Amino acid sequence: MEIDKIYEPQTKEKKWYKFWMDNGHFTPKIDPDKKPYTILIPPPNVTGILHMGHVLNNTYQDVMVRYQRMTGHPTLWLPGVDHAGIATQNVVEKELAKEGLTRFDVGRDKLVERIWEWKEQKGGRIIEQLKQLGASCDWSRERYTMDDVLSKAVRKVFVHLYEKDLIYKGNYIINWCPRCNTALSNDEVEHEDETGKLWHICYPFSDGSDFVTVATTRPETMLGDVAVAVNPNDERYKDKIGQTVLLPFIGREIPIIADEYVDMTFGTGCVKITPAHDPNDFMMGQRHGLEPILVMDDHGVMNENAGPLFVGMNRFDCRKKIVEQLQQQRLLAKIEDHQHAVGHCYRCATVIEPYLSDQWFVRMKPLGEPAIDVVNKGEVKFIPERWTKVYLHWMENIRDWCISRQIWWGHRIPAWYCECGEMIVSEEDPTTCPKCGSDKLRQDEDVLDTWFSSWLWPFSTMGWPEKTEDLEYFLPTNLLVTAPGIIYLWVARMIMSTLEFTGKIPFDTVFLHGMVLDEQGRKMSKSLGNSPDPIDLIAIYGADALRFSMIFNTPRGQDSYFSEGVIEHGRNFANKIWNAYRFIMMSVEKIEGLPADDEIELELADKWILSRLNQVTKEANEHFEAVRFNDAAQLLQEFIWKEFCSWYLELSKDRIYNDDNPKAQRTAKYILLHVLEQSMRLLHPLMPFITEEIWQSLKGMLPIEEEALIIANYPQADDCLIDANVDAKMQLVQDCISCIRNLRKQMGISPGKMVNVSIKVARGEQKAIIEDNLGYFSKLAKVEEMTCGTDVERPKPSLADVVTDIEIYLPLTGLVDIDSEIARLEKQEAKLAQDLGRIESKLNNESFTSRAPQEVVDKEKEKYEEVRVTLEKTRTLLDDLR
RNA sequence: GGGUGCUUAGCUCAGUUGGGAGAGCACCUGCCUUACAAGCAGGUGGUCGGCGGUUCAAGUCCGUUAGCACCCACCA
Repeated sequence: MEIDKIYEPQTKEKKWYKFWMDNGHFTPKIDPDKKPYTILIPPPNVTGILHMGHVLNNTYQDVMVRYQRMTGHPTLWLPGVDHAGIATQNVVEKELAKEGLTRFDVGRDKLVERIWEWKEQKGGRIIEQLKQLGASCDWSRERYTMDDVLSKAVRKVFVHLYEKDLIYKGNYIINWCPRCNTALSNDEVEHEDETGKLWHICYPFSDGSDFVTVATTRPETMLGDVAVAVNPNDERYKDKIGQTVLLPFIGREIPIIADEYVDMTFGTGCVKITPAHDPNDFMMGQRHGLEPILVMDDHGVMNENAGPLFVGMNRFDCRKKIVEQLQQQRLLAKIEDHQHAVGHCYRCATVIEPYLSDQWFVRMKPLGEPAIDVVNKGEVKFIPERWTKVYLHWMENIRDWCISRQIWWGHRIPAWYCECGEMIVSEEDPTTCPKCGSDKLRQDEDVLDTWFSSWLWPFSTMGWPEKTEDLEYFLPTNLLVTAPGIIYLWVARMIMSTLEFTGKIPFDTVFLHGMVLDEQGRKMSKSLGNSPDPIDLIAIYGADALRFSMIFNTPRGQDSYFSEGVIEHGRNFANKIWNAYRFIMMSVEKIEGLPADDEIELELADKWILSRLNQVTKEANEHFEAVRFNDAAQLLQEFIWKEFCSWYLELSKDRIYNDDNPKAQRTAKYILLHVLEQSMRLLHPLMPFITEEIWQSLKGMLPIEEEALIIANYPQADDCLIDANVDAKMQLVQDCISCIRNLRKQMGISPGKMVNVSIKVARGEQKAIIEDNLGYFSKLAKVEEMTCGTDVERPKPSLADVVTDIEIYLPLTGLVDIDSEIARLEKQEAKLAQDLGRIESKLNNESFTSRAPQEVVDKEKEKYEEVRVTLEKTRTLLDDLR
């Protein structure tokens, strides 16, 4: 058989993905007797293309899904795509702009149509890319948040919450993005610390007698001021309360009011009140019955309320002009630098404007309580655990959720207005007004926040509100894998909605991973150009290499640094596996059949590799169960590369090449095939393609009935084969060999030269182990003759003549140099003896034993005993060595 | 202003209940040893951020301090 010398992933990966798809291996078979395992994909945006963050996120999910599938659970990885309201509309609006059009030119229906067209042609590219990564999602269940079923769920939920009075509509200050032209929820605003200015502005009293000074970071909003507030306890202004000042530029007479909210120590202790453009001012305005005045339109342009001087200017130009004008009129008392957090739109980074407008909200507090409970009770767990606190803190301070968006792409709010003024909220489109019977109904123009469909993901994807088999079987799901950035936006809300609408938790474990940064620790971004295209990487290195590297390189729950050097590691590992496979196939080709049961003769290396295989199997299972992916990756790499390839494979060669002993030959063949085959199973979740490729060509040579590795059983450890005694014996051999190699190197003996070695060991049993396995020394350390004993003479060191026989004196006690070990133990002995003496005298001291509490004395006695035992052990060991 | 996390070899990180400081990469040396030079073998390198405490014993527990990162927050 010809096997490539270098592993070529490209063709093989396509072949196996198709094989899995064609055989329906990604689709679980519902079996009521078995416990299902389910992961919901965090639906990528329909506009999205695969980036390194997705690679990490989806690799984690696929690893777990493949592991669980192999352990026998009917396993579902439910995929889908999010319609991403603002993001998608932005993309299509950009296309329109190229044609010189705006959305208003084409109109609502046409725009929505274009967005659907766009989706058909270009959307969901990321799905194809996930397939290249090896994602074993059940594509027959793929969902889109704008699917009919999901839309139905959205309406049902909306109406339900409305009827429970958990959805309300009203005029409040919300976060407004003047570029996207829509409201945003608090969680969609990203705050960034910036150095701004604090302008101190003089407002003269109406009678012209004097003035008060207010401080503001947004002077343009002064045009909408309706009052000036001071703290009622502030002595400076006590007598001013109730007086009025004249608002510059506008000439409006506004009162000085008293409100506890005002911080006397900040600025001048005087606050301008702009209820239409600041949330606090809005609340104060409500408390004092002040009418808000909007001075901007929805594009952030000053309106007629801003006065003739400023109308038509955008907010930032207006700010400049106001400051200029104030300076001219000598009303600007002071300008200070000021650090404050400025909100930006999470979609387009435009500075957010707090803005008074009519919006829909979800009352969150009542939904939050059960969601707090399930986390407190441990029914939903976070990994790493620390995120629990973050979640609970947010939930306990939860605020109402603004869900209406003034865009066109999304689920339109199921509310209609009749000309009679009646509002109808309904799952089905109403035809007539139930109050007046009119058919002149107008649906609310707004659409719902994208997250209003995402938060239903755990059950809307399974067909809710119908009572489907999926819903019954797969919910609650098990693992949610996502980044901490959307705990509030998504994770928390899914817990709330799923509890409210199904009475179940959505998932029992939330695994939160970090970000993928570049080598310099910067975020990957298009503008920096530091984000490699994963598809290119897959084309060059293969998906297995990419997957393994990402997992191997990423510490649990922390950010990781990616560079191409990282992925080379995975590529090299794949190649290593491939060559081990190549060696084994080439070696066993000529060897007929497998050994019969009574032919199997296991020697030390065989017993050892089986022991290690089972130990590793045990640990791999533990790592996957505990969601410790990188530990699993490290463990398996170490085992396959170091233990199996570097040690076992080398040691098997003598028997494999020796045709004179067919029994031993067949035994070695069997162990090689068996360990390789088991290793492929163990590694499959991490590197699915190469393992399937190798396993498929291997399985005919072993008694295996499973048809594909992807659905083969994950190995379970056989504890009987884990033998610490065997491990220790092998360890001794390995350490001796390393020692000899080290000394050879130090003495400059060429690698191929055979040498004679004398070894001094501490105990007779060690001598026996070495002498029983002289072949290993010959093979791996080029030892010709070995003299081994507890009393071997130290030969005269002769480095000069290294032509034929060299004797190496190798003082060993198990693993370490005897002399330095004795020195170390002597030091330890002295210290322990001293410690023991100190404790003893303390215990003999009457004033201590009589005065100290009994517990303390007992503790001291315990310690005495502990130190005494340690000292005894140390002395025994020392005697042994001397 | 609150909260969380991190600080161990040049880099990225392990280090489970306190008891002889580890891995990978990088670097140096020697090897094309018939699976693999994307490899093999050997090696250099650390006052475990600082200070203080508990303990016979601290990378590990406690306190404190510094630096970094992220999250939350309506002080104009």
